This record gives sequence, C-alpha cells and structure tokens, in this order.
Amino acid sequence: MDTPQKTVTQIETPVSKLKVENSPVFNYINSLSPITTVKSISNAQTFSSLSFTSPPPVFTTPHVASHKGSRFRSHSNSSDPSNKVVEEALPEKEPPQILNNDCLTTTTPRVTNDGACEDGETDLQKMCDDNVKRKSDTPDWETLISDSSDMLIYGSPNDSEAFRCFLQRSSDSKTRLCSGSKPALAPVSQSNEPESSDALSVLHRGVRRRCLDFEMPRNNNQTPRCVVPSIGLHLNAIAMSSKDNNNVSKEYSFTGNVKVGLQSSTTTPVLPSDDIVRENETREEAAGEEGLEEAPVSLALVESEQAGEGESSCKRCNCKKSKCLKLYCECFAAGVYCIEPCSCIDCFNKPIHEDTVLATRKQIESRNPLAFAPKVIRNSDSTIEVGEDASKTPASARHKRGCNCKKSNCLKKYCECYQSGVGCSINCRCEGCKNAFGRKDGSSFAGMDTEQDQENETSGKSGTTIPLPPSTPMPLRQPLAQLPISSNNMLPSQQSQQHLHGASLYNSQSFRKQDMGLMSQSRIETIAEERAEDIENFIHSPVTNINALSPNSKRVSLPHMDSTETTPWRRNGGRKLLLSSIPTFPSLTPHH
DNA sequence: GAGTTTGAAACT
DNA sequence: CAGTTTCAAACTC
Repeated sequence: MDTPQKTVTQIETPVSKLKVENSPVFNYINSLSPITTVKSISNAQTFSSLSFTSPPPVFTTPHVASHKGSRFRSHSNSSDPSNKVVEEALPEKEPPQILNNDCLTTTTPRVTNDGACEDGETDLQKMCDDNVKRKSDTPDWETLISDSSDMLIYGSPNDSEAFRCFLQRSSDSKTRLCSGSKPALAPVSQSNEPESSDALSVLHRGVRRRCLDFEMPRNNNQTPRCVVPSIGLHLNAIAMSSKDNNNVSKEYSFTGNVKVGLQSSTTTPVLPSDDIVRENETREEAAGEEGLEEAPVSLALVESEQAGEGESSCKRCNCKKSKCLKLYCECFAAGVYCIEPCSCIDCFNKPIHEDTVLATRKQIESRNPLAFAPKVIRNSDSTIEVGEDASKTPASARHKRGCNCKKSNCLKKYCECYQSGVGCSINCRCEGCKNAFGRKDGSSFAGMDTEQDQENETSGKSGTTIPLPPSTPMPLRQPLAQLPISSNNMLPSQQSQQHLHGASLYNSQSFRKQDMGLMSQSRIETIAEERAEDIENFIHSPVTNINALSPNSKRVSLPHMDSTETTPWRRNGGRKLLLSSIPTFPSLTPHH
C-alpha cells in the first residue's frame, strides 16, 4: 500500500489517511489533508487542463508524473509551467486569474508553496514542510523550475523575451529572435495555453504576447520595427513576394507577421497565425515524431527577422474594397495580418477574423497552390546579394511566373520582376523589356550598366528610376522576408505534410527563416545551391512542369525557388535535412 | 493629397 | 484558356 504510493505521498492524501491512523499528528494532518487533497486535485486539474486539451502524449505523461515530473514535464508542459513561472516572474502582465491558477497548479511544487502559500497557512505550512521535504527529496523542482524557467518563459506571455534569449542563444541573430520570437511563441504558447484556461484567453494572451513581444523588441532595442510580421510569421510565403522584398527593405515582411501581432494587439500574421496555430498542432504532432518543434521556432525567428527588418519598413496596405482578403492586399499576400499602420478599410485580415482569413486563404490556395509562394526564385548566388547591387541579384534570382509588363518596360515597380530586383526571364511576357536587373532577352542583369546605357539611348528617365528602385534592397532581404511569411503559415512540419502546395511556400519560408536565422550563411549558401537543384527538380517534377508549361499563367509559377524562398522546395526534398540541421530547435531543447 | 497609370488578381 | 473587370500599388502632378 504505502510503498506503491510514494508518488502519492507527495500527493499527500492517500498517505495521510494511512498514517492518520498511526498518529494523532497525522490526524491533525488529516484534517488538513482534505485541503491538500484538494490541492492535489487542483493540480491535477490544472495539469490536465493544461496538458491535455491538445496535448500530445508527452504532455500527458509529464503532467501526470508530474510534479516531480521532471524536466520533461517542464519542458513539454512548458505551457503550463511556463505560464506559471512567467507569471511569477512577471506578475504584472499576467492577470490575476492566471496567478491564481498558477498558485493552484504551481503551489504544490515549488514557489507557490513558499511564497504563495496563500491558501491555508497551516495547511500550507504543512504543505510547505512537506514540500521542503519533497524538495530535499527532489531538488529537481527548483532546478527544474530554474531550468524550465526558460521554457516557462517561453510559454508565458513574456515568452517573447525568454524566447528571444533562447533564440539568441541558440541562434545568432538577435533581431530575429526578438521579432520572431513572438510569433513562434505565440503559436506555441497558444497551443499550450488553451489548455490552461480558456482558449480565448489564450488567444488573447497570444495576441498580447505578440504585442508585448513586439513591444519588447522595440524596447529592447532592436528597432522599432514593425516587428510586427513575424507573424512567420509570422511568418507566409511569406510572402513575400516582391512585397516581401519590400518588406525587407521596408519593414514588412514578416514583419508583416510581426506586424500582425502588433496590429491590434490581436496578433499578427494572419496566415502565419493560422498556420502557426495549425502548425503548432501539427508541429507538436510532428515534433513528437520528428522533433520538428524546432521548425516553429525557426519560423518564428525568421519571421522575427523579417519583421525586425521589415519593421523598418512596416508594410502597410491601403485596401478599400478587398477587405484585405485577397492577394491584392500586400499584407494578406504576404501572409501577415494587417496592423495599425495599415490604412485599409473594412479589414478582415486581423486575428479577430482568423477563421475568415484562413478560409479565404485556403480558398485561394485551392485555386492556386502557389498563390502565397514566393514569387522570386533565387539561385545559390542569391545569398550574395548584398547589396551592392542588384547586379548580382538579378542573375541569380528570377521571378517565377514572370511579368507581363507592357508599358512600364520593366523599369518601374509596376513590374514585379523589377520590384523584386530580379531580371526578367523567359517566363516573362513583357514587352519592351528594359529591366535593369536583366532583360528577358538575356541581356543580363547588371542592369545598371546595360540599362543605363540603353536608357540613355532610349529614354532619359531611366537612369534615375531604375537604380533607385529599391529593387536592390528588396532583393536582398526579400528572400528572408518573403520566405518567412509563407513559411510562417506553413511550418516545416506542415510543409512536410502539406507537400508542395502553398504550404510549400510556407515551408520554404519557414525554412528560410530557419536557414536564415539559424543557419549560418555558409549553410544558407549551401541551401541556396540545394534550392537551385530543388528548383530544377521541381521544374522537372510535375508541379514545376506546370510552370514550365504555362509560364504565362501567373499562378502557375513554381513554388518559390528563391534562395530564401526556394528553400522550401528543397525542403520538400531535403527539408527534413535542413530541419534536422536547423539549430533553432536545438536551442530550445537545451532548455530542457 | 488627389488623380492617373499600371499590371496583377479576380472574375466571366 | 482568353478576355474583361477589379483592385491597389506605383507613380505623377
């Protein structure tokens, strides 16, 4: 009897009964015991609630095992514990409710006991005593707590910071972490949170977090970015398409995602969010299997980066009739939620309308799986880009579908190729192409020179306009930004699941993010190469064939090949490899 | 800031 | 698939 219940002893109730008989003291305790039992119950509830709702087996075990539980739990349960911890750490943010919960849940194990012990002092004292013993017995708690703190943080609203720290640790780019962290966190937390209390509350938290996160980042330093799009995330092929690029240059991007978060506070990246949420689920699942969890993180990171960068350029849309639910909307197209800076009217691209956004997105993807995929594909060179010029970019990158310019001569941003800072290619159906980054003819990139020359010859406007176009800037970052978006939506895990679809984009994005953020440049380069290969493969593959077959069709285009974007592809092929390689996750694990 | 131009996206 | 319309960004004034 007794022996078996050692674990129970911790729980207290059963033991108490047994012992009660033995000594008056126990009797006394017994009187108390009820309370304790209650606690235990409460704990159980909390745990159950926390872990379960969606919880993967992992969670279940942990919480059950619980208390001692172990790291595992802390990690896995990060949600719960994290929240608790966070709350404790950051009582401010979390509403009292949470605290209560925390008390209940946490009480047993640690802190609560000590400090909180609000409940019955006597009981608590006893409990504390017991706890003390327990602690002595299982110092793990503290350690766990401390250890888990990171994770906990993760889950909590504050997560962003903690998360960031992690990320930073794990990865290098701080910005990413900061910005990205949110999205990633949000998703994660959300997934977890729901367990704890109300899904809604969770969502709100998520939102808050994102907002906070965003703020945090800002505060931190990073830049005021819009940070907002991480949101993946966030976050969607990210979307990025040309815009993404813009993002890069401007802010957008993922930022977009990030933005989202900021936006209304609601959250962020629409798609990303959705995707994130989904992905979170899927991830968890997948993660369980593969340990993809990382992916999300990476995505988040990516997003964050983008967001961070994007921030500088926070993208904003000005939609009036599309409700920001069509690809006309840059934010939506980028897979991010609209945020405050947007001047849109009747905007539905907000976390509040997540369902609508997702549904719309699906609809669009059903029509064109690549709708949210990056528009620009880059070669290995793409990484190079550095700004200097576009000259390089153009060569390596190409617009999937190609442009259809007739009057702009591909010398203005009306041209997606030009806007993205890439040269026109065979896929383009443009007329009078003078793309400075590379003409459809083949006159290569470098446009500047050639173009200027030509322009000089043809028209005077050229020079200034061409160079100006941020095209250069765009291209550089674009990849990141873009990828993130789509990726946001689609987590790697999802990617794997989703396959090539739009998801692929996401995947790619996410991938990118990971790549970008986590991976060193060298890796990126390699990836880029891989991408190129993948792209080729893609082209050969049925899907790609589509593009090849119908270059004209806008949507047909391949799944993003962009260096940044392209990643996704490879992911398809080599995704796992990348993922596995991706450090992002690892960083998280360390926490364990 | 308002109006125009442009080409992608969406629709038929 | 092609043509047309709608839309919002890019651009101009």
